[in-house]
Amino acid sequence: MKDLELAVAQACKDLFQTERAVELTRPDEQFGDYMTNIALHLSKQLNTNPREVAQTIAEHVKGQVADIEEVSVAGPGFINFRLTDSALFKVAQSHPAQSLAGKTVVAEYSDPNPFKVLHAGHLYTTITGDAVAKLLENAGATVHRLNYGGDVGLHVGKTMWAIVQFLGGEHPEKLESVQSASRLEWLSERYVEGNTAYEDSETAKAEIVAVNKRAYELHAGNDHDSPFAQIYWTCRQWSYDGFDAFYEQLHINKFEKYVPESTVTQLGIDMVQKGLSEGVFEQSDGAIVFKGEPHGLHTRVFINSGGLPTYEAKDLGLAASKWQEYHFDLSVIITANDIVEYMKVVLKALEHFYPKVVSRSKHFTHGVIKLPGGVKMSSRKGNILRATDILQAAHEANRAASGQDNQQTVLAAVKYAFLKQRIGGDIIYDPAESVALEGNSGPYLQYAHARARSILAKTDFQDQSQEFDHLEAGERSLLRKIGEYAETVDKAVEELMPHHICTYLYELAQVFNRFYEHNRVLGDPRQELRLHLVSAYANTLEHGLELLNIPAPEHM
RNA sequence: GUGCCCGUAGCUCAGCUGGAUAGAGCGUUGGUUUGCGGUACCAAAGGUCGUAGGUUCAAAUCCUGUCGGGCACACCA
Repeated sequence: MKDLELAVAQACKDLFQTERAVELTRPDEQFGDYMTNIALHLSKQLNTNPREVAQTIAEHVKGQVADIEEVSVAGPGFINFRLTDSALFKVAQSHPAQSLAGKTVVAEYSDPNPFKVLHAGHLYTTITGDAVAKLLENAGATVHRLNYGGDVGLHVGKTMWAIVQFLGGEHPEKLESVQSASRLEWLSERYVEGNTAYEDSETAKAEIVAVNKRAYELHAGNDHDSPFAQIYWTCRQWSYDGFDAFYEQLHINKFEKYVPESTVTQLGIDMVQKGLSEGVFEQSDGAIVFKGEPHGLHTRVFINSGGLPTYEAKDLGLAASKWQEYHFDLSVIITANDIVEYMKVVLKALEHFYPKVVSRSKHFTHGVIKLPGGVKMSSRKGNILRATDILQAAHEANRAASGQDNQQTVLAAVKYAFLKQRIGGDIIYDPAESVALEGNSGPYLQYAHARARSILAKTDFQDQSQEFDHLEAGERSLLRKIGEYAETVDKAVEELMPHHICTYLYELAQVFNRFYEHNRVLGDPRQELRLHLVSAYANTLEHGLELLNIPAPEHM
């Protein structure tokens, strides 16, 4: 309702000689379709009664905008506007803004490490990142989905060490005995062994550190032939294949590519060396560190005393390589929130090299997945909750609730359960609640969609132009709610918060169910108009679910 | 100890660029129902928005203190 905003702004100018941007909000339905509190702000400045100001503006605007049926003043000085039915219909037809048209965005999320297990947090980041990327895309941006992961680093040393132990030496040919379906599982078991040995045995620890170093050397020397290298490359591929299968199962958008840490390591090292000579980094106890204290941050090691780059250095390399490849307008990074402080230090160091990259980067963080009862699902050892555990719990809950195991229902349940909450805090995931067909759940929305589709399927409904006038209350409420879709998506894009869409879709479904309960569609004299409403509703719901990458089947 | 994040109904969460009686789901209690998929609808009970101050015409929302919880703070990622 740009017209209305401008008309009100013009009124303020004409009446009070004041230039002010007017923002309309959605009041409670009983008050109207749009509202502005401009009079409350003006009254302060004019030193007059806010209701009088509101009244004056209301009188002035009345009749000036064709789409407005009624202007009223209420409360301390709110001005409420009620649209004509045909204007409401126009609003319902509007599409989300293409606010990012022509922009290039790099979205990095999921980030599982090869040689390690996919845990519950990865599942959450993956689903969230996918939804955020989709939002950006829907707003017109070209999105490059990147998946970064540690194919070098201490965890690789741990796993590789345990693999060699398991194989009884560096015998790549013995890897054939591992079943292809259980490779990811097998690797994560080796990681746990390696990690345990690292903590329990000084001898093993020294060996693991040495293995870790060999993994770096293998990349530096481009070694694909030595037995050790053969084991490494084979197992790294197993990891990526396993991740691919996992993503496929989740029905998310494909990643453009994996960015293994090893490919940005040298770049990162070079940057640190350069920064060292330029005084950005300094030597300290044999390591190269960045002092964060002058910036209110803390000191972090970028290259350790063994000469190996830490995650910090590699992250510098990653940022540089993203920039060199994409020259993005925006870089979104989604991770768990335990690294917020860490990331601030890295970005502060990066500022020295690429200030523009830092200003265009947005680090998004989310919380931890917990079970009902407050049990935390994250831990160092083998008792972590894996991504597959969550999915399995959802399948079991679905089977228990419905007697059948429907992949689409489970996907909707898990995705919606994760997405409906604002990104940031911890999530308490309740499998039973997520698959329930009652309440604020993914399956509820799927059902709400299928139900509307089934009505349409019973007729030869054609989506032709239709005059929306003299709507009854229930019809009008539904149309009004449908009209909020575009602005809801805009808000979600602006904040990069998909949960706004979830909240909206659920409210939309509730409004529809209310309408459906009290208004007959088929066989009613108002059938044609109501079919249009049902169709518009189903399309909106479907589009919203599609934005969240949640399937919206016609039948359930 | 220092820094960052969080604290809204019994439970799980919206609302937080300040605005009209603080919203929803689950659970609880009570209704509707031979009707397009009742997996619904209607209604009730349930909240000093951790707490104490401050700013403001107006504070769950902004500021400060305080209590409680989480995370991070040099060679892991």
